[in-house]
Amino acid sequence: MPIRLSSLFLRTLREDPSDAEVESHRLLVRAGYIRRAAPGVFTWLPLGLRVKANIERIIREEMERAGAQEVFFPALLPKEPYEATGRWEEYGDNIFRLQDRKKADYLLAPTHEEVFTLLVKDLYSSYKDLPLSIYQIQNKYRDEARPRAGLLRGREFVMKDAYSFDVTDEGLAKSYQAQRDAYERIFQRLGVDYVVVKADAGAMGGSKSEEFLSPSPIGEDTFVRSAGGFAANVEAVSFAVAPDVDGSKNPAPVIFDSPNTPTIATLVDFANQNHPGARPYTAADTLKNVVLALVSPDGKRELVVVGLPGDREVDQKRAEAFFGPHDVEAANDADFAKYPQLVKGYIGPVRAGKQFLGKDAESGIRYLLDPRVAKGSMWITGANEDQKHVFNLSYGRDFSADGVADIAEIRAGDPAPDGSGALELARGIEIGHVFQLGRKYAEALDLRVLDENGKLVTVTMGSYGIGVTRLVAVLAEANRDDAGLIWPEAVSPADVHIIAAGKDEEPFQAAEALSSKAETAGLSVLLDDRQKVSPGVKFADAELIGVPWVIICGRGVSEGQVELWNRRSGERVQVGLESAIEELLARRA
RNA sequence: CGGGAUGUAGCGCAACUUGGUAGCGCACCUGUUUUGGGUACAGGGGGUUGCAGGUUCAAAUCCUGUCAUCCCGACCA
Repeated sequence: MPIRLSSLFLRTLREDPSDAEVESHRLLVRAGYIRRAAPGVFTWLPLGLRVKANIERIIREEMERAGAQEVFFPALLPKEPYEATGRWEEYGDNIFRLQDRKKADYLLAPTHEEVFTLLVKDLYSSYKDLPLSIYQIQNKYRDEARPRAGLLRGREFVMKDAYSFDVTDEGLAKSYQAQRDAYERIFQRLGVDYVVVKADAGAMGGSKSEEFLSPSPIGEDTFVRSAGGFAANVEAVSFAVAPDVDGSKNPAPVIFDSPNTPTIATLVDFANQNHPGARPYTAADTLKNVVLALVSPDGKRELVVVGLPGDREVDQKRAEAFFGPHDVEAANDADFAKYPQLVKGYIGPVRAGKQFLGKDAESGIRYLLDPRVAKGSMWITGANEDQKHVFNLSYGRDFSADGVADIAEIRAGDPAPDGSGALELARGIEIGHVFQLGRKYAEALDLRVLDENGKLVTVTMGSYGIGVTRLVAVLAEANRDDAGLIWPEAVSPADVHIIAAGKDEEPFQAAEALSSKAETAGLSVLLDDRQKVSPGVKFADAELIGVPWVIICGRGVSEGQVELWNRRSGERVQVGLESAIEELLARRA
């Protein structure tokens, strides 16, 4: 049966909802796909539900093709499994917690690694049972500090999460690849633009991880890519240490009074005015030493100093990824009070000719260097005395470091780490993420099976997610114009939108007839059979709702003509009433 | 959590400065009209003005508190 607009539970809005900032949110609400129920929580109306169901259907088909079996866990779970892996605490305020009448703790699951692992442990105990891939499409809950952008970052959202279980690393690599391939097929079928980028495994632990990002200016993730094919989330880019340079002719270090030069800019000006070198100094000739506080998960605070070229800033996200699981904060006044030797604005690796920064040096503070700092390179940097800087300080000769910290911001034009060209930066929305988790969860929950020698071995796992409801928003965001949505054929709430325009009987009869014919041909139909609604309103609603093909039964019907309208291109052609469905089928992708 | 803004009909807004008991547009209902681009006209229903106190003869309006929502940032498998 067609969906009849005369009785469909739908009310389109002529005005924009005031709380919708991003276009996808605005249009999905205006066109009657979703309604906000609470911050970051949405109700799905019939049209929205159909789009969501179409996405889910494609995912199910491809999961099945990849050999994954569907299961369904509760969203409401007891805390115990999450305590076993430490995530009950780790998640902090980000999970919804609740208690039953006996005061037992529960949570609304933010993700399901634990219970999947436990279920496999319950049922399987032999290598013969593996490999296994299982998945579900489920609501997830996260108490986001700030939900935003409608469906893009909600507190309740639908996710497809799959998990693979293997005995060997090779098996895991294969399972991972199968999911990764499925993801490519899914996103291609959905018609969503995406890039696969190397990702930071982060809090999930594990070794290999890739993200599927849909490029969008409103994306929350920043990634880099090169013409030569390098692509990574900025958090996951790591640069090799710059090769040594010949420092044998470096002049000896010399300390100058440098009054009132607490910033890089003032220091560069001072150097060029008072101690000009062979060429003008730039910020890149200075070594900036940033004091960071690393806060471990159990709350312990440790200072670390990172030296990087003065023209670079620390990228907070890269720093968090690099130092994880520690949180990274700028050192505060209390930290400086504990280390009175640190002179703000004049910090450097060396004091009075002796190594000052470093675990085993005078200060006892760990000292790390940006990978761009090459052995043999010379720097202008702080002398650890108020209003004094040291020039010609040569790395390897005059000072050393405890290691590398690759946490500097990445700039457009920086060379890709694999030598594949200059990097460009772009923003994207994370629509999928694949992880090789390894044995972290299996170990924590003791998921072991007997191998062919009768020995217990720990299972290795992968975890694979797709943001289903987020995809609705991503697709809406990417497929629209000023008048409304324009769905890709694969997800549209209907295959064709048939409009009866006019007050006479004929257009309505023609629309009914075309509707049956379309359904016989296997097409789903949205039929605008509303009486006493002017054509203008019907056209405007059709544009807003965004079914990619529209057939208008109007004046021409008496001459046996209807109009076939391609919503995306705007093209409208007259076709015969009798052949309209054939014409449509021929033109559909 | 820091900064900013806003809470008045289903939605979008006005009235608040200068207190006098709530209005406009859309949507909805009735009638007439119109029917290829959100027709026109007439009539109508719908509100504890976020909540709680206070000031006052009188509070949407002034004061205090509180809650909520949105935006920017922080945070974010």
